[in-house]
Amino acid sequence: MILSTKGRYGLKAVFELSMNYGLGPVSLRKISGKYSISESYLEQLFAKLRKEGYIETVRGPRGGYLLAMEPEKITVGMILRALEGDITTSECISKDVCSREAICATRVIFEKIENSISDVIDNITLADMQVKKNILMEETDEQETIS
Amino acid sequence: MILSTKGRYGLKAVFELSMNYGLGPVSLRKISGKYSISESYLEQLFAKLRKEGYIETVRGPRGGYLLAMEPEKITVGMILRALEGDITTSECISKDVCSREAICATRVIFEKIENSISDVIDNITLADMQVKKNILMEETDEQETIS
DNA sequence: ATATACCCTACTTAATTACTGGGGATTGTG
DNA sequence: CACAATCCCCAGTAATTAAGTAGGGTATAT
Repeated sequence: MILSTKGRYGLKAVFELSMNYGLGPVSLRKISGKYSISESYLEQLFAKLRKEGYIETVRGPRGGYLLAMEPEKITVGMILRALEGDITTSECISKDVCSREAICATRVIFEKIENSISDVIDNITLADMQVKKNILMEETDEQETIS
Repeated sequence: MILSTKGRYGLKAVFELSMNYGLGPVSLRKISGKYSISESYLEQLFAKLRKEGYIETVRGPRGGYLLAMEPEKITVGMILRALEGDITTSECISKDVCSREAICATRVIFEKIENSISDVIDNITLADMQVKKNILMEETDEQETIS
């Protein structure tokens, strides 16, 4: 499993905010309830996202969280990296061997993997996710729910 | 860090075998010494690869490990999956919500990530790695060792 | 005033990773 | 044939990370 619950829960939750963009704040309780995620755990994830400037908060009754910018401006990569840390595959096992061999054959592979992941996550915004979702839901409607 | 030492050590070690393809077995001690990997740990990784049929062993003095097939026939993906298990990004957080929503917007993302990783690792063989390495080493030779 | 929300830090539990150790089986070599 | 080199296998352990809990504090709409 490449992503931990941090990234998975976090992306779901942010997507939820994005679906409510422009409609005021959404409370932790609502989101954690909907996805059965521990409220306190999710709070910690949101704290990271807030520090990175992707979400904002409104305190007090009827308060909650909201996106700090348009869904078009936030990529999946921003969220995943904020929560999971940098998505790297490897550091060199032994710098010694690496420098002796001038170039590490395996490092090339790992860099390719990293780049292909970045290609995906940096090129999908929250807005894209919403579009994608709508398209897919129409498709399933037409076909009477496959799965 | 997406890959653990299992995949990283393992791929290095198998690559080492591939460089010795056709020249007889290579002992654990040599490989673990070269890369400063615990002999016993590497042994466990090799055990998995042997069970999957990628490497073979010769016991007794002058024995060791060797590829069970040509480097052209073994992909990076085979090795990484044997060692790390399936490279999946996620399971659904809550089946309930997923089915209620008909389709999970985040799942689409995770599948894309998985596919792009597979694209990379299933299309590089050990033989490719060797070629790549040679090309890169020539480049560095010409330029008087950059790093 | 008070209930509803976020804010923050520390602790705990569970799982996984990354080893370590040791006894056993095979086999080429002197 | 003895013996050292090598793989084989299983069990244990230490370290790290992930995942979740707990609780007291602050802001604010009503």
